[in-house]
Amino acid sequence: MNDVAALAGVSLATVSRVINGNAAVRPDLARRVESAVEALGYRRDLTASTLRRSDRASASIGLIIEDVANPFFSTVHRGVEEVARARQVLTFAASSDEEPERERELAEALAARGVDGLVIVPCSRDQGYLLRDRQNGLQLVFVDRPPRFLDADAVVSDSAGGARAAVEHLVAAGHRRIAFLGDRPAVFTAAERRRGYREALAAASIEVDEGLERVGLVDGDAARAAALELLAAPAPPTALFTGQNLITIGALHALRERGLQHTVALVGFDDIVLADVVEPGITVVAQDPRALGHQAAELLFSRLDGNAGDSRLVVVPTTLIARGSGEIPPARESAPRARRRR
Amino acid sequence: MNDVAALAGVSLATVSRVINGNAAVRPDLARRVESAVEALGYRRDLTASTLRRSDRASASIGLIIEDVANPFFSTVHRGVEEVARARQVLTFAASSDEEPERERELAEALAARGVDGLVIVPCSRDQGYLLRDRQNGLQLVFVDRPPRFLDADAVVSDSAGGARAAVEHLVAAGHRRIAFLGDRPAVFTAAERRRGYREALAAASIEVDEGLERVGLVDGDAARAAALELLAAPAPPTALFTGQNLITIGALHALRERGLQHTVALVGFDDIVLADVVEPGITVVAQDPRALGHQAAELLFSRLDGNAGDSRLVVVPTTLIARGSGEIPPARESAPRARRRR
DNA sequence: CTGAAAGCGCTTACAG
DNA sequence: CTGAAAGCGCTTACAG
Repeated sequence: MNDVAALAGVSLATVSRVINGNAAVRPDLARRVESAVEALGYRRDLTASTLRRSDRASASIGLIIEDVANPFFSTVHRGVEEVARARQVLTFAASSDEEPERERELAEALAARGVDGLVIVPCSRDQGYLLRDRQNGLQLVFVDRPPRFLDADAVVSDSAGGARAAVEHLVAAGHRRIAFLGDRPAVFTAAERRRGYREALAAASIEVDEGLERVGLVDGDAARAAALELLAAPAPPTALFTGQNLITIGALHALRERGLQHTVALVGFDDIVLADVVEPGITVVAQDPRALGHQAAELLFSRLDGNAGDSRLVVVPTTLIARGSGEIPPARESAPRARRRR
Repeated sequence: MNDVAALAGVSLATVSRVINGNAAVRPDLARRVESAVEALGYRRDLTASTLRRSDRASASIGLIIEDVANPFFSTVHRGVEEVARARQVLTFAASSDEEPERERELAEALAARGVDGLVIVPCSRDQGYLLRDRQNGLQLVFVDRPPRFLDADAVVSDSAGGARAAVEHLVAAGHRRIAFLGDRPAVFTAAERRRGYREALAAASIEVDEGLERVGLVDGDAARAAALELLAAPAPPTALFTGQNLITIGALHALRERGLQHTVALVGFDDIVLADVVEPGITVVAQDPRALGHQAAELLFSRLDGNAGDSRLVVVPTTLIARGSGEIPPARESAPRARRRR
């Protein structure tokens, strides 16, 4: 910038004014500055600008999700990016891999890099560690799961409601032995989906059978193994309700391996690619991950714009999409051994 | 930092030395600084640090891909992130949406934010605009496609080789009317895959029939429409070779709609989720997007570490995975009208 | 080993 | 409208 000022024969302040376009500058001087910029190939250093300017805005935000390569979260990412893009804001994206320690390291590393705000899928037990950064002006919005021990905005799917809808759908098809395959109960969405599952069973006067619940499934392989075990049990479920995309995929593999994909019903939480091409089509409770990202980013920017109202919790509805797998009726019980009186 | 120095009763310089841990400081002073940091909840401003330090390293890089939500690119992203993470480097990620103007805007916006390097999936005709930034010390590595009009490192898949393998596989199954469905020819990988397709046809003495080539397919819908058109033609192809993941998915939808998934063979470039659950399983030429990301990031960091050798082009091999769809033999020609003499 | 001082590249009151 | 000067939060020669 010094070089530009020297070449244009003006002061540093004038160069800054021309580049920022926020103060009136005599047209001829402005032109001289512009041609000096051109001639020297000058690029403004935005970080230095941020450091000095009064609002300290860096035009960058951070996004912490479970895994940038998980289709659900990468679509949330896309949603955030689209809103940020409209404001010329760039996004740091990072994967916490569901590790609390890593979430915290990432949040602090992002704060240290001067981002204006953070959109976080929280996985730690307590986000209180962010208080300090918020006092330094960092804005926070949580997505997919609400924060804990911190009062902040959040955007989540209606997990319990979606799960109830899934189970009601299976009950309506005649099922009573419905298994639940879920992620670790410490994950908010996994807990909520199990809650919805149990509520729907209760509403249908079906007793909860903990033997039909498999939780702590962290990936597709774990889900496949759990599903194989359930299907091989003496009194196997006639339907599966799977708590998220990777679990659904794992369960599909298990069903295929046992040749049961046309026999055992399946409803998955999260829509997945090719769900309509597989046979039977996979009935899902679809979330709208892009909308989650959009709304989270909108909330963040409204805070950055100065909106200081109470924290908000936005709940995005889910949609049940029937494609076949969820409409399979219960198989005749194959010589069911009486495991429970009733 | 001033507050910390004041509370600890030391100079700014000493605080800086303790925090950076790169110079010896008397243990008692160090302890005083540490407790002051703790008491005040001090967080270092890394951007100010970057501005002043001699190497100007920001410990952040930028990644420009076609779409953060495309499974292929999001896995490349993951690969880059994993390598960056090991070095405590954070990654800005952004989608160019295959728009040259946007690629350029993003690259400049990232450079303005002081990133140490850029990993780019180039889509513009000419990356010469980056020369200026590179002279300012920005390191550049290209991934998925080589740069144009700029000498720089690149990591790409063996597109032509993979395409040849795909077509040879179909030829071996007896096919001679093999369609190619590809992205815009301006996209390097799309052009390379068509080249491989044509080379394999030539090697099998099959004349290229341009009526069997559909290019410029920018998404799944376009691919579906193109496939439907091909399948409805008077002399339809007996096999399809699809040039990337979204096109494969579009073609699958078309085959399903016509009930031809067990009749017309299909080999897709890129592996996709559930490819092994669909019936028939989808034969693909798998890339290794994570490895692409890993290698690109490794190359970038080696440059940042001072490696100044000649530009390198790393070619990552592809793997044909036979799952069923690619092994379907040609259907008896259904009253083929003679369209061409021969 | 420690501190006073200069300065990274920029913006912004403050005079003029 | 313009420029000289201070200063954002840091690091780093330079003396001591």
